[in-house]
Amino acid sequence: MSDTKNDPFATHVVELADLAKALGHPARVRILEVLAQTPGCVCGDIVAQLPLAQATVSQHLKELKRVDLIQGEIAGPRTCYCLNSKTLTRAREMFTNLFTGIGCCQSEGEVHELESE
Amino acid sequence: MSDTKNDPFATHVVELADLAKALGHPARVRILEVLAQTPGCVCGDIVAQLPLAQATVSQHLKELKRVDLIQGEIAGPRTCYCLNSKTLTRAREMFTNLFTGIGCCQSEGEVHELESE
DNA sequence: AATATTAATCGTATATTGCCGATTAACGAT
DNA sequence: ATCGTTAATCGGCAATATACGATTAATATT
Repeated sequence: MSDTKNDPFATHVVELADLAKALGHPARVRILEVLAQTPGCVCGDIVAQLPLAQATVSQHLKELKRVDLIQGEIAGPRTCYCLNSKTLTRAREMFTNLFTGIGCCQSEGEVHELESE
Repeated sequence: MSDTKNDPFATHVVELADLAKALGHPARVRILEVLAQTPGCVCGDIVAQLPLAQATVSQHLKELKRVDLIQGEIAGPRTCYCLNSKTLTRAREMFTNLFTGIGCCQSEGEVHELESE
């Protein structure tokens, strides 16, 4: 997808990058928030809360579905969207691992201490 | 009361999406890992550890610099790259907020009841 | 000054993304 | 069966992203 050759990146790197890519658009981040807030997670409701056309929102939903961050259940003529907590947990773990794993670079082996939040 | 059709995305959403976009390529995730592991964080060292040409790596470094996840310090003819712990911490907070903020949906496969209108 | 080295940038080609209007498919209701 | 509604997909276009070789700018060494 990214380069034409065999991609020689580790699987966890590819997986994390793919998840990040899916989160790499304001509309898609917003969609996740909307799905978390809205009891009825119907596509039309999402469209109504985004400044984008229905076709565009549908594409963003497709991208979120691709990485399994959301699921779509057909309910009559509508589609009810739902967060996938399993993938969300997986994503959270991967991002946490990344951030805690890379610490800081000041001097070799030394981990930068983080200010308390 | 806001008209969501005409309003732009909230700043925190844009900021998070922008960080995610910067992490949305295996090469850039890998660069962060390399910078965390490699004591001397010189550009050439990074290039040596990636399956990409120097010009391409330079572009990825530029993207990471754009969102301030890394810093480049000119050291003679070389450039010493360094993780920016401040932005990393900020990013970790934002991702954590996203994941914990949206919690989870229902159990997998289960669909919300539709509200009649 | 001349040369070697490093890394950013240029130029370019290709692929992907983002956006929308229009269309289609699926479904409920009449 | 027809109509209206919903949402996915199609077609097309512009913008962005990715990749690389070639070039340039900066510096260190000789």
